[in-house]
Amino acid sequence: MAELIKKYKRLLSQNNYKLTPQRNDILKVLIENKETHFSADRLYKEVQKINPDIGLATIYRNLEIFSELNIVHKLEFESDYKHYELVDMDKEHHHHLICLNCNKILEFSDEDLEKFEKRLEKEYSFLTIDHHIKFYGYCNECHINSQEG
Amino acid sequence: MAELIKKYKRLLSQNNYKLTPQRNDILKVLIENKETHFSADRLYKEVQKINPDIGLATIYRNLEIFSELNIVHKLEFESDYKHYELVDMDKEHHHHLICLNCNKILEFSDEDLEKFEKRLEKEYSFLTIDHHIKFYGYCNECHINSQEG
DNA sequence: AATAATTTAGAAATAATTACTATTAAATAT
DNA sequence: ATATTTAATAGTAATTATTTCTAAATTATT
Ligand SMILES: [Mn+2]
Ligand SMILES: [Mn+2]
Ligand SMILES: [Zn+2]
Ligand SMILES: [Zn+2]
Repeated sequence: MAELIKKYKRLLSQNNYKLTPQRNDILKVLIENKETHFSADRLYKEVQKINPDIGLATIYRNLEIFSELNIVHKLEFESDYKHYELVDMDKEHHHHLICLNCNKILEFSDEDLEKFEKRLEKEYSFLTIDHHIKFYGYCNECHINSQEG
Repeated sequence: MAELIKKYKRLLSQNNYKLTPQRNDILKVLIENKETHFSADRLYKEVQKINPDIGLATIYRNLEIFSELNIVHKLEFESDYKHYELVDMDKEHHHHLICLNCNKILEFSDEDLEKFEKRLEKEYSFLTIDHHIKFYGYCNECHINSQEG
């Protein structure tokens, strides 16, 4: 945790940003909730617990910066707000399966998609920078429980 | 065109919706611009050309209905508004390559992704209903033109 | 300590979408 | 055909996530 924060501090200052107390607090909450896909508002409320004076605009401003620096991923699910998750360096690049019933989010990594991406690049001479892949459907529990006979 | 409209009319009435003049005009514009990924507002302006009295709320209301009936696809690119495109029955299910420079949208069909999807379903016991796949990057022209030596 | 540059909190503005309301059009029954 | 019921519309108001603005506070620099 401490080392991780130092890493982020270095990354920030390399890009002429400072590690302010507010940024520190936001990062702390993100690190302690690696698995969570936060809305700006839920993150705001969580950070308020350790820093009651933080402003919502500060959350948005810094999520934007963190997103540029690839510290967080900005996710666009089919809701009317964005979600944010810490980029976990120990974990592979991953994508999401979103349950339409219970809203649970499963993750899968995409080694197979890499190949697909490579082929696409050739076929369309398209230089890929990023990709967003989402599957909507029903998770194990939800489609099992709906088979009530 | 005429037959296509009849098809939509049938589909609408099967779901207790009527083919109103407004719906007819919206569909007409969508059919005449198959390739276009409309914002609600651009569609509004286009429909106004043949029906100056149409209201923007009517556009939104019906895009929602058309989306339910799978007449249009609602697309969420990384912009702050949604895009809509007519579902072309003659074309395979497709996905998008979005150029970050010129905003051009290329399309690709996904027969290979089908296999991937099948495997995912098994691996996660996840029942897929829909999937959204987007690649962001630079199109042929844009990355060629940036190689100025 | 003085100066300059960043960053913040909080309020105000923005803008896409949705909800509301009174009116009109269409379908059905009489 | 006329009355009655229902669905759909235009136009406006409300909603809400996100952005922008501004004055004050913090941080870095001299
Ligand atoms: Mn995730
Ligand atoms: Mn398309
Ligand atoms: Zn579920
Ligand atoms: Zn391009």
